[in-house]
Amino acid sequence: MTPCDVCEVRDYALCATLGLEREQFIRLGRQMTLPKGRTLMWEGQESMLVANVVEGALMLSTCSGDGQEQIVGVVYPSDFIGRPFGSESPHNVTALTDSRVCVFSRSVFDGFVRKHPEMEHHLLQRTLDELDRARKWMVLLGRMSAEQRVATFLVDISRRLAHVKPEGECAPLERFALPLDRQQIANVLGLTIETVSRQLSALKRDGVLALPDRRTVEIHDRKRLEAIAQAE
Amino acid sequence: MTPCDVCEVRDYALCATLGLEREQFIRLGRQMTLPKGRTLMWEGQESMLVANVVEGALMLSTCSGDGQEQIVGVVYPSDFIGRPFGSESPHNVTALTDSRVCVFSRSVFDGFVRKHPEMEHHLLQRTLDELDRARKWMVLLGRMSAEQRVATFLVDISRRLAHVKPEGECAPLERFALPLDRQQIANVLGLTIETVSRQLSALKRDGVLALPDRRTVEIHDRKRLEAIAQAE
DNA sequence: CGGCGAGTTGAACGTAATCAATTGTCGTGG
DNA sequence: CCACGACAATTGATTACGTTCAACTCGCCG
Repeated sequence: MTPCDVCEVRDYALCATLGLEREQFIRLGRQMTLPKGRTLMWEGQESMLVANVVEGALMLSTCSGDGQEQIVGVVYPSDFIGRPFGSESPHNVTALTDSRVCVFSRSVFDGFVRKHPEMEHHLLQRTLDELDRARKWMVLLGRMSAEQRVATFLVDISRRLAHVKPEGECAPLERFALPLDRQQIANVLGLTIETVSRQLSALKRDGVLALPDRRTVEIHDRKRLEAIAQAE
Repeated sequence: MTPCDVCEVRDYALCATLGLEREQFIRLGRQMTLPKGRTLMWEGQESMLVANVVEGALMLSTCSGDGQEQIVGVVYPSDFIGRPFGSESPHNVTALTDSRVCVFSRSVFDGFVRKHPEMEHHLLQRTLDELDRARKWMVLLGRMSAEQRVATFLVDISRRLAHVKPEGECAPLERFALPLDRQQIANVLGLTIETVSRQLSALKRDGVLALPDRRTVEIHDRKRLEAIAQAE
C-alpha cells in the first residue's frame, strides 16, 4: 500500500489524469510534512523540486528590490507548486500552516510529463487558471481601495477554503480559520498590517463579520461584504 | 505561397514547434490586421479565438467592479493571445498600435494542440513564463512607489521592444516609441495619468531621460534608471 | 505574576489622487 | 502656410487615503 491509496487529493491533483501509469508515477515522488513557517523553495534558487499540496496551505512570495515582501499566491490541497521546465524558482514557497506535500525531483517530473501528454495538458490547464487568477489579483493591487481589498480577500478565501473541505461542500464558508496572520494578509493585499487591522475592525463594527479570535472569521453579512468587494 | 512563408515570427511563435505538420496548421488560421484601438476579444465574452501576434502591440485589460481599467499585460510579436481550453475570455484584448495577428478558431486550435504534444508543451512553457511575469508585476503593483513603478516600466519596455527589432538586436533600446499613451501607462502601473506625467517630468529634469515628443523616450542614464527601478 | 509577541488603536505625516487651469501637439480647413 | 479646434499632456493647489510612528491591549506561556 502506498500513501497514494489513501491520498485525500488523488482525484483532484495533477495525478488524477493518470490511468494505469499512476503506479509508475507515484513511485517517483514521496510525501513530506512541513511545519508551519518552513520554506520549501527559495526565490532564485535552482529549481529542484515540484510538488502537489496534500494538506495545509502555503504561500508564494517574492521580495521587491528594497526587501519588501509581496505574497503572489496562496495554494491549497490539490494545487501544484514549483516551476517545471525552468532553471530557477521564481518565488519562495513557505508553509502557512503545518502542511503535507507530495514532492518530485524536477528533472524526473519534467521527463515524466513530457512522456504523458494527458498530464501535460492538465498541467497547462492549471497554469492557465493560475494566470487568470494572478491577473485578477493585479486589478485588486492596482485599483482597489484598502476596504475593497480586505473584503475581496475575505470573499476569495472563504470560497477557496470551502473547496478544501471534505467532499462536496462547495458553498463558501461563513466561519473559518485564516491560514495567514495579519502581516501576511497585508503582504497579500499590498497594504500595511495597521491598515488591514483597521479595515477588519471597521467591518466588525458595521456588523459584517465577527472575529472571535485572531485566526477566526465569521461572516455575518455576506451580501454586504460582496457589495464592498465589488470587483469580481 | 502562404503568408507563413514570409512570416516575421515563424521561428519564434508557437508554430515554430511544428515540423511537417506546419502546412496542416497554417491552413487553420488566417492573418488579420487590426487598426489601433480595435478590440479583438472582450472580457467575459465567449472565447472564440486565439491568435499569434505578428506585428504591433496589444494590451490585455480588465475592469474592476467600479469600472476602473487595469492593464494586466502587453503583448508583442510572437506572443500568443487568447484563452485556450476555457469558455470565456478573461480580459479584453485591444490593439495599442496598428497590428497584425494570425487568428485561429479556438475549438479548431484546441483540437489541433491536443493532438500535437510538442505544441502543447511549447504553449505550456509560454504560459509558465507569462505567469512568472504576471507575478513579478504584482510586486510592482503591491509594493513600489510611483517613481519606482515608472522607472521599472521604462526598463522593462525598453527590453521587450528590443526583442521585437529585426534579428539579433537584443540590447535594451536607448531610444524608442512608446506604444502606450499616458493614460494607458497609468493603467499598467496602477497610477493616475497626472502621477505618471509628474514622474516622467522628474526623470527628465534629473537628466535620466529625454522626451523629444510625447511618444518617444530617450534613456540617457540607464544606470540611474535601473537603480531607481531596483526591484527586478 | 511578568514578559513577550500579535494585534489594535491613535495621531501626525506623506504620497499619490483629485480637481482645476494651462500648455503643447496634431489634424483640419480656410 | 497659418489659424483653429480638439485632445493629450503638463503643471499647480488641495484633499484624502494609507503609511508611519507610537502607545496600548490582549492572550498565552513560563
